[in-house]
Amino acid sequence: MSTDSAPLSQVLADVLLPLALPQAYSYRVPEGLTLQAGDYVAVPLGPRQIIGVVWEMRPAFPTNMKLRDVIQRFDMVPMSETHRKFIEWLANYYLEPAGNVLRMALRVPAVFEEAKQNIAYRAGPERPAKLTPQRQRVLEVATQGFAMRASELADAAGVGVSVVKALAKTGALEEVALPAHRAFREPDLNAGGHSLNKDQAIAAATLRQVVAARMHKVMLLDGVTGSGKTEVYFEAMAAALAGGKQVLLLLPEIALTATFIARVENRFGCEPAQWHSDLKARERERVWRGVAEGKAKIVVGARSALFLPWAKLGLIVVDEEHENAYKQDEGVPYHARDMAVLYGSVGKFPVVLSSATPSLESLLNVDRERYGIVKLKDRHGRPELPEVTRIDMTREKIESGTWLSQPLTDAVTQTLKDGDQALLFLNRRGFAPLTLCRSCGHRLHCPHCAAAMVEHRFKKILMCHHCGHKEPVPKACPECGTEGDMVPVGPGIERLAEEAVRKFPEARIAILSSDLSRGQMLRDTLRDVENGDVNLVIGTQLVAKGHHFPHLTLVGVVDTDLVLESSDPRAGERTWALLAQVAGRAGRGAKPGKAMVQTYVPQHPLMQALLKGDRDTYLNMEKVVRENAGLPPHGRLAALVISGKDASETERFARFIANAAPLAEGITVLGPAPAPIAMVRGRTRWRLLVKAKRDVNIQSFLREWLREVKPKGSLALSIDVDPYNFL
DNA sequence: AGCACGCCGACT
DNA sequence: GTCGGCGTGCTC
Repeated sequence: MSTDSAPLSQVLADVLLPLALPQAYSYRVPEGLTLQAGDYVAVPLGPRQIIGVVWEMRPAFPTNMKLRDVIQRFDMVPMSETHRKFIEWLANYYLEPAGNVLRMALRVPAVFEEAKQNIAYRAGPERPAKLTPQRQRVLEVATQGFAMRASELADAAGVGVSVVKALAKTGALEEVALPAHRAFREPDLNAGGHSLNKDQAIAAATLRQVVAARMHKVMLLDGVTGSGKTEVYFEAMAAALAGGKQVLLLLPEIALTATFIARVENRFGCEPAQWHSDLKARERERVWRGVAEGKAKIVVGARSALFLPWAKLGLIVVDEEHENAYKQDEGVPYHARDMAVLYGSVGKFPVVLSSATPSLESLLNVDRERYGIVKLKDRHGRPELPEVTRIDMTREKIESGTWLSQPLTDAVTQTLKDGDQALLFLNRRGFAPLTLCRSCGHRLHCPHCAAAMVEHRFKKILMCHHCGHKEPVPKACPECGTEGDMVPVGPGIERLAEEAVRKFPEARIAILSSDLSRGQMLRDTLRDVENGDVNLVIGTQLVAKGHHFPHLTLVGVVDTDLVLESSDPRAGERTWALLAQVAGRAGRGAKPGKAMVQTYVPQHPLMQALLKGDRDTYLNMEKVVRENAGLPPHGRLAALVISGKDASETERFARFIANAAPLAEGITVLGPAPAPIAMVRGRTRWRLLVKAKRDVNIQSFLREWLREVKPKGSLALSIDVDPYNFL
């Protein structure tokens, strides 16, 4: 070895830790340990030991810091450079410490724990000195078949586990290490190709070509429900798989149903890996490792699947790309669709966005020729939407405390009589959104938030939808003490269900609401709906998300106006997508469907467009409105929320931050104003909105501005780049 | 994220 | 006099 090269012991590893630290920390690499960028390592931090990722290797540098040693390297495929770059880019985009983003990629504790003993037994060379009848039987079973676990072997022989263990000691059985996890099967690209219609075939060929080019390119796959988008993007996936790449199919969590997984399985002849929040620890570990080792070729997952340690990702498909559920609001507030596109650009591979109601963002990118587009018409020649009827609620006489107009009630009755399935859609959880005292007018609101308490009658509680605070429903008014005068005001899904039970006593009803069923229970209910075991579905927006309800022929939208009233600039677009998706649930089976929409604003352009089934006119109008207001997708937004326990201190800090805003070309800072929900969890909230022209780098503006801003005490500042939910 | 350090209230 | 509340700051 030449004398001028640094001794190995002086090589340093910059390790990124899954903590909110501003940068990676440097550690010495002890003698005998060889590290490379991407390795997973354990390092000391203060009194603790933390698992992190070697971000880069570097020669020793002069420092008076006492550098500490890396403790160990984990025996795993290193995180790819692309994946590390992706994490870094995402962190920069959302002005988040890279460690916070890394944390999302390391949320698999089981991976770094000692592997559990997973031992099987087969017949060994020795004969036991004492051959009892029990031992005899165990050996018979063991000589016949494959290696089995102690418990399986004991079961098969009808003896206790101790017999097996004792035999193993004698050498009559020998231990075999089983693979820690069930292996992933190789997809069979020709397993179940559907015959595609002409439109589909053309679309599939286009996507295949894009994938084969192995370049970054975003394609919007735009086609109504029932046009066969899924089969088309399956072909894109097949093309990527044929090139030896891994494929990620992103879905909104709620759409990850057994039925959908079965479709993937039919097409590719093997069960895809799944990734969502209620996976068991062991399965989580299996998928994580499978992805890292490049063995899991197809992953169908919710947004967090982006952070799996991809080895050779070659395509991401984002289904239902318009879905707001892709935006994460807790922790690092990222948008999975946007980050899928970012990953594609970092990893130089194509991304397919699929939707029946594409977001304005994506449509604008098509207009600007940044994205390509592939359109699909309905394969049965049906119009985009089923026949939509509007029910003008300003003209309907309706008993107070009920929400179903006569025409809608009649239609449901008829549908049930015909043996078909109906869906009533109301985007409001709970029984009633407001409870007030008839005597004094007092409204029950959350003690910690500036929001009304929502009654949940099934659970017999009042709940705050912003902080989760719960309390019993009071018999007497807490303000004036009058008993029995508290009245629920307004509709909630439970109250609607009550009315439905009264009006349709013979119906088999399922209520689909995120707070009533989730996880497996929800999947089961969805299956009952798909099977037709249920004939009246009453649901919140959860029913709009890409489910296929073949028996459904009538959709009743109980109240559309709720979303339209919100302060969110995307309210119109969201309402459109929601209504179109909900209405689109109807008539996808053999029978045609229809949708009935109750509204108090029948003249609203959105209603007009919905009646005509005219998406493009409406969206174009919406585009113009946004353009004139400089709102997304024509301009960019960031929301700063300043919160704190003390009201006046919080306001002062918000004003201080606003005053510190530098002047910049193409950027306007609005506010501060009290946030739309001015108090959450006992913290006062003020909001600043940053509006930037599309071509302005809003991140560097924010970084420059907030560099010196340090919230003290209970004050906090959170930044939401590209906000979606205007809280 | 933890964990220690530090400065103010009610108690064995 | 201490025990302990959680605000503040640091960790290569």
